[in-house]
Amino acid sequence: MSKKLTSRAEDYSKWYNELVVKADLAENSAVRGCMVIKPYGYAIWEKMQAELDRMFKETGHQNAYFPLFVPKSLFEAEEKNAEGFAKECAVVTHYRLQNDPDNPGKLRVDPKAKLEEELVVRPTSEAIIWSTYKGWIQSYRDLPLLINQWANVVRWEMRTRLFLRTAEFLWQEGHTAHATKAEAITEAELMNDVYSTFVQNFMAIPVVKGRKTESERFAGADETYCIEALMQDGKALQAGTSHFLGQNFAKAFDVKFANKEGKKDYVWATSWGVSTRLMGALIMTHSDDQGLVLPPNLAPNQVVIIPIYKTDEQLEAITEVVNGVMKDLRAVGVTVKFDNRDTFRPGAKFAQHELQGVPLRLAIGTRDLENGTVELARRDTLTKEVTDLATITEKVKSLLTQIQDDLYNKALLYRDTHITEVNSFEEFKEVLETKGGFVSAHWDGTTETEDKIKELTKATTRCIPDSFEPEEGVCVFTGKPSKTRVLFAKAY
RNA sequence: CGGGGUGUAGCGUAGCCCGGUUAUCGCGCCACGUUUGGGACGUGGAGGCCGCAGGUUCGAAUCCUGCCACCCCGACCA
Repeated sequence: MSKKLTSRAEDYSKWYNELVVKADLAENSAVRGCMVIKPYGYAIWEKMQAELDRMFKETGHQNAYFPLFVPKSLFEAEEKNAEGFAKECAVVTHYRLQNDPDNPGKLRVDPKAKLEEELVVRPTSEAIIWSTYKGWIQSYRDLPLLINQWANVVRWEMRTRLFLRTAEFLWQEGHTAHATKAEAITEAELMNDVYSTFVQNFMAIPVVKGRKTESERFAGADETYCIEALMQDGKALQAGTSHFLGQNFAKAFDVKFANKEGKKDYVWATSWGVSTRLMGALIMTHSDDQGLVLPPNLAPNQVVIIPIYKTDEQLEAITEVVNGVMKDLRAVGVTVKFDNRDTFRPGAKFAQHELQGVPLRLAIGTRDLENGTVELARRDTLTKEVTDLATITEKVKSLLTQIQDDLYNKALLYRDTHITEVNSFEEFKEVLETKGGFVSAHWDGTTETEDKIKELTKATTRCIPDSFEPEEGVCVFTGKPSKTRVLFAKAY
């Protein structure tokens, strides 16, 4: 394995794959399209989970867990949802293996152990959850029902990429039930706001918040809210979605409640989710040709300390000082790791921690002990300075905040300079091909036009941003009247 | 599922067209020594059913047949 990472300019997609593997985040597994998330990658995911989980609970949700398998009859109940996912479902048809009489030492599926009803491995859990909700909801007093689950789902994708699209992925899916349409819409919007806040404030990734066009909606939804992020190669990435499901699932699974007047009505539903795909967004937003760049909020170790020494006595003296520094840093909530492995030289450690995106690096050598100093290096800017050891705790603390802000602002600047308004199809194509990013254009509102534009340019509508005011115009493709601009982009 | 390609040590590879000593090289790994403020160096060493099965041949990584897996390009996609 070569030491250098392929540069982004050379081959963006190769850069991404190498980075994921070399930074020890994940690797491909023996199972086609499925990845192994390695401890370092999983630690980052756990940080995301912890914060999201906190935010969900703060907004009144509770966690629960529903089965991996969905009986086919339940799965097909909501037609649009079933149709939308049918092409990518893994299906369990048997429940037993046996010794293969024709191949000693091999197993085969026992033909007699065929399931009477096939089980679909969940690509999403609306079906199993709504079939359960039917038993939980009788009265308006049972509402709202605000549930989230952390789970794995399987979508048999043709082409997969680590974190961005894998056959199995981890996610959370919220599924809520409400007495009124307005309340459900408010919930769907609220959760899209939660996602937007989380991704922007915690992950330092700017997003465009908006609604999907009809053709890009979740299968079975009446409205899909989303957050869209922009990667460094100019492609958009859907970072999270929140759906207003109307009464579609309530009707499919016959979930009714008695309102205060004693009248029966179907409940109103939402669902919302973010996945390990956010790891991909994280990587592609901040990282550079030296490797991963982690915002301090997501770094498993915010600070790494590297001793520089020749003799055991020197290491001992350094360790004593480092122990004090670590104690002080931990006291103010900073996570810190002392990399005192004697099997690697300092240069190798520098390179490794850079590759793994540790936000701050402290190097302490014998020289520093004499001078009361420490070398402080920032991962995001790759700058180094020698600073006073006595005030290092405050310095680190404020730098971590600074880095978090700087990363966001840098990404925001990139994003904002890559939203381009166009008023003709020529311009549309020109911008997509030369500059990339989001193209803000008038569109006649039809799926046919979206399809044609996609066919010609590979760009799809990403969303109708909340921030866009109604504006009279004409569709860049058909010239028909349009009431608002939408964002188009090539997407992951 | 259509078109193209590749399987050789943990990873990346040479050799294959044109069959012939002990299968090449680099990284990584192990041991010892010297090193340690930006990816150390030297010496020695371990590691291979050459994707699987069959065939041709005195002899197969190399030729033939079948199978399997993976990758790339399309249709699909959080």
